[in-house]
Amino acid sequence: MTTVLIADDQPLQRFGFRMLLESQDDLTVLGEAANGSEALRMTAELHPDVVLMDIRMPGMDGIEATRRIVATGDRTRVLILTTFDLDEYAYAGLRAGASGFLVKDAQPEELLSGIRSVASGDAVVAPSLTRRLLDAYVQHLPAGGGTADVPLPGDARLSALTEREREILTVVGKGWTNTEIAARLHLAESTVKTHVGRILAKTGSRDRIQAVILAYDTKLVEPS
Amino acid sequence: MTTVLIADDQPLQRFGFRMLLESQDDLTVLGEAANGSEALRMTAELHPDVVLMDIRMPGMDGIEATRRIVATGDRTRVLILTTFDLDEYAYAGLRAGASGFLVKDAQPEELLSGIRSVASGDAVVAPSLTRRLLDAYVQHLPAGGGTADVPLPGDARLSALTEREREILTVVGKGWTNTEIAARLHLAESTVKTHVGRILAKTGSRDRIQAVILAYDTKLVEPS
DNA sequence: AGGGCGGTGGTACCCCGGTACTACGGTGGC
DNA sequence: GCCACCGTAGTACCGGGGTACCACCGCCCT
Repeated sequence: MTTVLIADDQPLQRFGFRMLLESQDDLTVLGEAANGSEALRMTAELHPDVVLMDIRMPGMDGIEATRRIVATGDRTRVLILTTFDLDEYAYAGLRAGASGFLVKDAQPEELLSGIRSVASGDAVVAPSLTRRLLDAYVQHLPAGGGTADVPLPGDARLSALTEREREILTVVGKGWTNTEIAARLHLAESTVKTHVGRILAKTGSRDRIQAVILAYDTKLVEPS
Repeated sequence: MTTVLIADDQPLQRFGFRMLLESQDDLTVLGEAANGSEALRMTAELHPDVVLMDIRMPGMDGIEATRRIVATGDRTRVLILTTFDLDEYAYAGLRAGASGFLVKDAQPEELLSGIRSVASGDAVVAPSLTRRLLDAYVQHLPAGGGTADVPLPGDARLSALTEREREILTVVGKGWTNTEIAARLHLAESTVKTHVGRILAKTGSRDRIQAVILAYDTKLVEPS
């Protein structure tokens, strides 16, 4: 038995999906969510095998919800439904960790088999989207065209940082721990934490690892 | 009406495909080829809509044949059939310009709908392969500046690592958390931890931050 | 005199990362 | 046939990292 959560802001759409899914012996609809945060909450609560996720929803959208659901490490798989054939968000969904995406005007059988594939750990992509996906894939693989490397010492992402914060980010980029930073810069560890916390917030990094990467990417720290 | 050429070195296999295809009103088998060069010659002669291409064939293999067929600029699409679920040649086939690949143990309906999708210009990938494809895709995406594939960031500190460990280190270098690595590479988090632990031990890194820095310094990961 | 901002510091809490084990199937070498 | 190695997976534990919130000081600006 495969359990499914439906996340879509349109009630009528949800109804249609529910009817279709309930007509199958091996599928059960655990519930319906009208936006991303509901989907997130209900997923944490109900642990469905598959979340049928619409992208465009008020509040938290389907991409962010997907990212967070995947981040939980749960077995729950996310199958994204896009309205349009070409939906650039579909790629974002992919990067967010979705196990597949289908277009809403797909045949019912496609949707059902897609759900079953995803539930069993496979991934699915709508044929009409697969083409673009493959194109993007082969482009990115051997894409020798190195593009401009524009060093950008003053990267936009760093502009919000104060002088002190940039100093801290530099040593974070060198791999120093909070304790080491505190000792070598004669600060309290709590101060270091405050600084690092603000750096993460301002640069949109989720942890110091991302900050290290940012430091390298912006050439604030050079490879040795 | 969709015309198909079957390229496979096993007669029995060809027979099965032919029977299946001939049972459909909208599909016609134009001929059968037993190896890559035959497939190439017959394609130039018969101009089928789709070539059902096996990879492993004596003489010219399916990859090379695909490459040459695509190079002609004809409308002919190539649908690759792989025997094994994980067939690294599948990726090569993709890069060679194939419009899709399916595993041979797929359901007949899958094969038929795959042929029709390919004939109409879409692309198809077997669900069991899509998973790996997506993994490769998301891995290669952020790589952006794709450089020529000079492998082997020849650093002494990396020499002790196994191939798998180098893979893991690469994604660690991209800032993925253990949970994300587990999810996107289909591993248990404990496995990821084991790998990361061994990487840290072998490279003499005290934590993953040092490993990220190492990945950058050795150019295992390039700034984006 | 007041207010904003940057730098410093503190407390409390939770989760992820890292360590230390053990274990088991597959593969390749001897 | 056996053994080493690799990749996978599990449990248990602890410490550091990150967050939320608050607080004080010194500076500059109006």
